[in-house]
Amino acid sequence: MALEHAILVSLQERSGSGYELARRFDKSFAYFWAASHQQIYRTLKRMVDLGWVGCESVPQEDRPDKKVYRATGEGRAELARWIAEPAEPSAQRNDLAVKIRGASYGDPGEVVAEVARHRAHHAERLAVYREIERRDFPRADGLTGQRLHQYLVLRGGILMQQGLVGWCDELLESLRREHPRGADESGRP
Amino acid sequence: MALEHAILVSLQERSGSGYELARRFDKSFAYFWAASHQQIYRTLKRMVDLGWVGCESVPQEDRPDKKVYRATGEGRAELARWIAEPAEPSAQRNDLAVKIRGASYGDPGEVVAEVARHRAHHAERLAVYREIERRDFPRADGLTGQRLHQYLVLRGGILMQQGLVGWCDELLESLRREHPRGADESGRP
DNA sequence: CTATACATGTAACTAGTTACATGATTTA
DNA sequence: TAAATCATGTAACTAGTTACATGTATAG
Repeated sequence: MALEHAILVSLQERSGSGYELARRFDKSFAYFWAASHQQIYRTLKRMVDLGWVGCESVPQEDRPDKKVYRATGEGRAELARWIAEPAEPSAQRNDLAVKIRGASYGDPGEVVAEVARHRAHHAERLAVYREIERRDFPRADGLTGQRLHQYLVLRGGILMQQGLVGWCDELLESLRREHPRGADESGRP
Repeated sequence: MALEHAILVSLQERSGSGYELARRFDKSFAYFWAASHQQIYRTLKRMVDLGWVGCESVPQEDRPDKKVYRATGEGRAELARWIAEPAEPSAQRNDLAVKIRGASYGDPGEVVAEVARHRAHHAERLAVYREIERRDFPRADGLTGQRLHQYLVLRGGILMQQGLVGWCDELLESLRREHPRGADESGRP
């Protein structure tokens, strides 16, 4: 499992509360990972037990107290150990593939509509990621260290979304050729 | 969840035992899904309770009896319903991305070695999938029905592996430029 | 005599999702 | 006055992994 290690990476960059970590996840790991706040709170608790992070209560004016977590020496050692350890390439479970395989047993028009929805989703993701690339990394050549690593993960997100959009395009072309009336929403007679 | 529905697709194509389903999964859904036999047995049991599949014990000579499962009318209806229902694009959780983001906190040489391992894995998958494409689908133009759908899922696998190999290549180039000694195993002085 | 294929399962654990619960402050 | 943001959690459920358990037949 990598959630602990993703949290350790985030805490090495900057200490923070569970809530802050959940928001950072939405932004910075979101290309490849979504974690709910419940999961993060639970995992932080376990990590305290393991000695990987320390926790300090910070009283705030006007707001509920927050618990600030930071990585310990043990946590840093564990992260380094995990990074060096070989890991299985993660399997990409994909529901759309199951729907395609089963297309003969469903409504062809609905399948085309579903693929079109997924295409729109991936194209939108791709546009967002490309905008981040353009705005935050205009000169990628000179990058080093954490900035480079952030950029490289973003590149992974871009390449994956590109592949998915390309696949959806192939799917739409083939499925529409197979069932020309399927997703014709042009209104023509 | 799509495991039930993946099983329904497989059983529509051909009835079979839990064991056979597990093997078919390894072959035919493997581009996007891995399911262990334990998971399949457990899920089949639940599907019998739901009335989606029927089960018949077949005594065999020389071998343990097998239970042959087949999709019921209800199962076929459920599959059609699920195929038409919009689904969220599946998130692709990726441990390698976490390692890249955390590369500054680990051994750079180990990170490069890990990326190289993943590149080799994806390149091998890609070669296998391309060989299947060449051998089983030499003329993709005329395909229709289930053969077409099988081919389209294979195409998805190919595009994903291509994207991953491309990403690994970018990673290797950038990380090796950052740490030239990191993964030099050429033996040169 | 060892490994692989055939054939089915249980038990315990780990990970992830959904729903519920509370309560203050700021912005539209 | 409704929604969003800040802030933390519990409980129940669903899904997936790992380890264990049993037994036959065939191929090398």
